Amino acid sequence: MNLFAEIEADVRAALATLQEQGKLAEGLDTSRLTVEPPRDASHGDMATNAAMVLAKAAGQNKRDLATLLVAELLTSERIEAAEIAGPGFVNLRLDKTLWHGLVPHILATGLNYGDGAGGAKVNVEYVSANPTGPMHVGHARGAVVGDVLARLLEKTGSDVLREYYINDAGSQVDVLAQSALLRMREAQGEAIGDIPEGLYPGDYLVPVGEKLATMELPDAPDAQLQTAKSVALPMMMDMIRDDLAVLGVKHDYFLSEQSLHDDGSVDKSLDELSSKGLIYQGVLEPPKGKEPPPDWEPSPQTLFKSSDFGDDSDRALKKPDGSWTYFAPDIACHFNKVERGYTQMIDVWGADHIGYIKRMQSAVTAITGGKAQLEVKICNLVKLMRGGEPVKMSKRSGSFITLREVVEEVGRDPVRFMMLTRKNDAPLDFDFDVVKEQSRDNPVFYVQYAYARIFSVLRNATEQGVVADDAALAKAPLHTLTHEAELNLIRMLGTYPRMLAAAAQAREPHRVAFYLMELAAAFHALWNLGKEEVNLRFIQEDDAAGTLARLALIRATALTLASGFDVIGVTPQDELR
RNA sequence: GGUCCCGUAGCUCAGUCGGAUAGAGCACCAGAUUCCUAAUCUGGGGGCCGGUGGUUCGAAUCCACCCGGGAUCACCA
Repeated sequence: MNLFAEIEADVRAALATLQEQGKLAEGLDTSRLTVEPPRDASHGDMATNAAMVLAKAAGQNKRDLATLLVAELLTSERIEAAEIAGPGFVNLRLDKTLWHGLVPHILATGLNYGDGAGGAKVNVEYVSANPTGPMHVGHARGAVVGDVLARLLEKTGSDVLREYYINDAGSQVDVLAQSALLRMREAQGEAIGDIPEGLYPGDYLVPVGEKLATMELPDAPDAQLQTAKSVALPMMMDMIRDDLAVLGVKHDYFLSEQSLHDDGSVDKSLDELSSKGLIYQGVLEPPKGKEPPPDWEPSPQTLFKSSDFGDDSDRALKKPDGSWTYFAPDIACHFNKVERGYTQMIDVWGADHIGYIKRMQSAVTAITGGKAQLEVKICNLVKLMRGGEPVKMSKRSGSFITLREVVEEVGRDPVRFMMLTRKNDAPLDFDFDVVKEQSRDNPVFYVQYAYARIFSVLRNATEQGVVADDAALAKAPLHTLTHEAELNLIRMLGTYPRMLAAAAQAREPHRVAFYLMELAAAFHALWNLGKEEVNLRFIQEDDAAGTLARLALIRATALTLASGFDVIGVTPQDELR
């Protein structure tokens, strides 16, 4: 139930009636019509811009049209008052029973409050980190943003597949295999000294080496490398899956790059583009904006005409020596998704891949003839802070901070929540000190506390002999909720479905976290009102009916919080210690 | 040089599809504990929404140009 959608329907119906009566021109474009909460609550419950949006095309005066609309809207039982304000807004005040009706609706739907339906199939690809080591903290943001985006889309009705593209074919995997073979010699008792430059130094390869040491290896170096790969890759992916599980992130589908080479998908993609005349042999310009590398020399290679689709230049599919570039299997990967029925694809990438967006979108548009589209969400850098200082990390030395370390130190839920406290494309400071604090400064705690506080009230009520189970709350006499602060909280609950729909459409999971903070603030404010005005406390000893109504309200608040927590993958706590 | 992102209060940031007097937290100042967890709340000061034009009934939001910050730019991952 989305009250805003319902009232918008009423407004549209009123406009239609005006048209039937010949008071309003037909065939108007109503796409810009909105019904939204006014910035200032004193303006009413909702406001519509209908008159302003339609007046010009209808050839009517804004205020005249607004007057007609007001008269028509007032015939509805649901609308208590309607008046013209400002430049031509129509401010609406809803019958209070409409707001009150929201509470039992939320009590009945629970975690499903705000669910949408009928969305499309969407493929969300995220993380897709190289299978060469554990997840580090930089991966955490993309993991959370992708996971919450997937949850948000599911919540609003889409059929979502969470995909992980395994880059198991590039030279980084050869390096992995070489590193593992070195660890194998170590496991066999050889003194290997420092790990040479260019190999992966991390301890996490020790178990891989130990496993290799127990095996019979072929003699040929190439064959040894293949064996090392086949052992190391699954172990790396298991480690990555475990790391992601620690964060509560799971994928439905893992697509191997190597498999795209093996089954001819890469060739097939190239053929597809070739048949559209978008492949040619050519020479690329030297890299701009910096000194060309000393070994730069122009040489012909296989190129894709991505500049036909808005990219800055054409892009290489094959290196001059004829081997594939990274771009080619990436195209195959997305073509593969399309062939599996996904015409809506969303990729979540790190900020270092910004320059890659256009060519990938160009390729998707080209290979599908525009039938499928790829959206790319960029996750900017995370800066770890401790004691007011940035935490140093060096991937080269292998001493980077792992995702697991961070989660083990501060907990899964705080990590998830903090990753959503900024727009995904803005840099984010992750401050260990703040995340572990129990105060207003810590948004995770603040929101959790609101939830726990509600349960504390409900426990207290029960102790005082109030029967506040679901059946009792469902029958609460909500008309006793008349105070502005109480109605404000209900209105806030009412915007939840609207917020979800907007966040999903904009692909902006952070809005859910911000909403939860606002809702928590509205609740804390009401709670504290009870200090100054004793008759606003939730539990009133001499007013059983009023108490029940307020408990119903805060129970609905808790359920809405829980629903939002569910979307961002955080577990609500009944009690904080 | 190209491309993308960013520029909003002293600091960190929200700002919904273009809506009314631009918001929150921190910091600062002044308050609220016999009472559902003061782990919280209330009030106050603080703004050229980077700049200039444009579109519009209306612009922090859209467009153009400029200024400042960041990322990225053969191949490589």
